[in-house]
Amino acid sequence: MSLPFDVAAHLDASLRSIADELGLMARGFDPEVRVADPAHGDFQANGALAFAKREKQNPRALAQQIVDRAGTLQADFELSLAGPGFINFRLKPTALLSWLVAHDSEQHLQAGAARAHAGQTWVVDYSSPNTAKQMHVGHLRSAVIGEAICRLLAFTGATVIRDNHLGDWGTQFGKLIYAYQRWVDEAALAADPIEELERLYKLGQAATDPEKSPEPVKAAHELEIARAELVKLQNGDPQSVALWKKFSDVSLAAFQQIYDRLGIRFDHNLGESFYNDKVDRVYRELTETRLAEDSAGALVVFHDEHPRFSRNAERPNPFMVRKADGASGYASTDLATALYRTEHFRADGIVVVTDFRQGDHFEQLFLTVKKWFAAKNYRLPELHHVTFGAVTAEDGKALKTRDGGVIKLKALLDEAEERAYVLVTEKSPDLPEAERRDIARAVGIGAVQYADLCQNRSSNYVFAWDKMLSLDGNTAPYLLYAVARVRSIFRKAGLDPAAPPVAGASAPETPQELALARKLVQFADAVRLATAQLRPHFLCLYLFELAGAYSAFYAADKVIVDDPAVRARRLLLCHRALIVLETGLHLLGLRTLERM
RNA sequence: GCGAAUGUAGCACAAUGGAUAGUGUAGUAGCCUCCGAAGCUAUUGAUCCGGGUUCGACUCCCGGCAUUCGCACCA
Repeated sequence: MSLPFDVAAHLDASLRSIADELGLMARGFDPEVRVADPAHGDFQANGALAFAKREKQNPRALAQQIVDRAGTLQADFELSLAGPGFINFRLKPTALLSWLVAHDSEQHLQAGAARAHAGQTWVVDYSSPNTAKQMHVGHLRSAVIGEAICRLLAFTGATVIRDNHLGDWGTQFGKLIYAYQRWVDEAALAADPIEELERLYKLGQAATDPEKSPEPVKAAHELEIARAELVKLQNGDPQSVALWKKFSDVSLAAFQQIYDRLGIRFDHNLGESFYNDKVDRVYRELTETRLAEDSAGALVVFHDEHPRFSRNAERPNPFMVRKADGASGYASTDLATALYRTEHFRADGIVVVTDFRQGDHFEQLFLTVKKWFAAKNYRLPELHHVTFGAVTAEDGKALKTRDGGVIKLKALLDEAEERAYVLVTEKSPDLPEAERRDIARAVGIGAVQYADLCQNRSSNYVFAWDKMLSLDGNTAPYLLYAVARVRSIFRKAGLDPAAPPVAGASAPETPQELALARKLVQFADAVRLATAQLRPHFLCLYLFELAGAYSAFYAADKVIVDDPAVRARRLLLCHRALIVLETGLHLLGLRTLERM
């Protein structure tokens, strides 16, 4: 019998069964299986230590008892005891071979992984820019992290619904319509619509701001006019609605150009406007369940069990469901959104990917949703706010270019491709121009995506061109290069990488072969970790290490050799390294290359 | 004031309470007549401070310090 996809889970189940025979499970034994330092083995079980401590037993003796009963595992693993009671498991070369033989395609890897979220539906809300504004570098993280999370969830069996929760409603549209009617440059609007809308929005903003305007009285008057435009829009005035629709359409078209480059395609673009007619039910239900109350004319929710959201807090911070002027805010639309995703999409899980500054909002939102759904007896999905750190300039301040504007995402991606193109041309001058351009796209964009994904998302993030666009070290090009080198071997040998001649291959032998095989088997752990914590950097780390193991193998062990046994053995490793690297990179949202 | 996140080598990062804290970059010394040197091998260098819990702490708890951020009608 060959080893299953997730060897750690297999060990965990086996050890639980042994512990059960020993009567340990009833007393809360947990094997605590994890990937081990290669110096000790492939996996380790630490559970004996904590359990023995709790039960006042000798941990080493307990671990020995478990090992004594682990006869069935001896077929695949070398077991050993170490230190105070660690149980180490080292996969035998034959076991490595059986895993490699069984997992021979992206589909089979996926089949192995598709357990964690099988049968579940997850709605992922990410990117979510405001319409009528260009995306800047601050919008990158949500898009890139969100897409990777979507792919991880889908890979582990979920039906994923990608929802772009656009900021397409609110006070800014009154100002935009106001400015459009006065200053629109139709030629500019046709040439670069979003640029023109952004210009108009800034003009509208400036003309209606009494505090900053040199003529406060006039600005106050203009603000009234802009507000009247908003009221017209909200009341469904056909002309206003047509304008609003136009703004949304050109914005989405511009966003889609960015999304295409990042490999993102949303299933829905249900922005705030979509929930405009769904907030009344929120007001009604929160009022009738007595979760919401009047405070200074607004409808708010307090959470008295919470130190900061309690009405008794030093500076009360209520969840503002309806403003005193009767208008809805993002609390109400987000509540309506949570309900819609639960009822309409039948979501088992909802993930919202935004920066950490909205932490309080989502904490209040989730608290409110839990109470509201409980009171109405609605099914409650898993709710996750996936936060990430802010993108700042090198001085830690808000990000600006020299001329004062924010760096546009399009400009960043262009620069990334251009730098990659220079490098491709330098390294591979003989490739045709069109292919070099294509490679530069994959390398440049991939470098930007990977730079964002490879660090733990919760830290802040200092934007630096050179760091973002670095092409050395732990970067996308390093991983893509490893892929290209595997493919090059198959090309050189005249073999089809989709159907490698590896039947009858023997088990890995050299240190580099063994190290590579061991790394490949750990793919499941990387996927499990990244998915469980919704942190793609665990997968990045794994892929970087895998590429390293492959590169070391490549340098040490020649593949295309005369001895057919050695050749088949190494071709098997090459092929499995290829599919795991490509599967992993695709999970991160990167495109892989034949050559570069 | 209350709260959140972050603090690890010169710089940028990793470490699901586990064994000797890993990597990249920069530096140093090697490796292309041999499957792609965008690579490989070796090497220098670090847990903010003070307590505590634990067999074991970068990780958990308490108290400081520093940086960033959030706290009533913008989203």
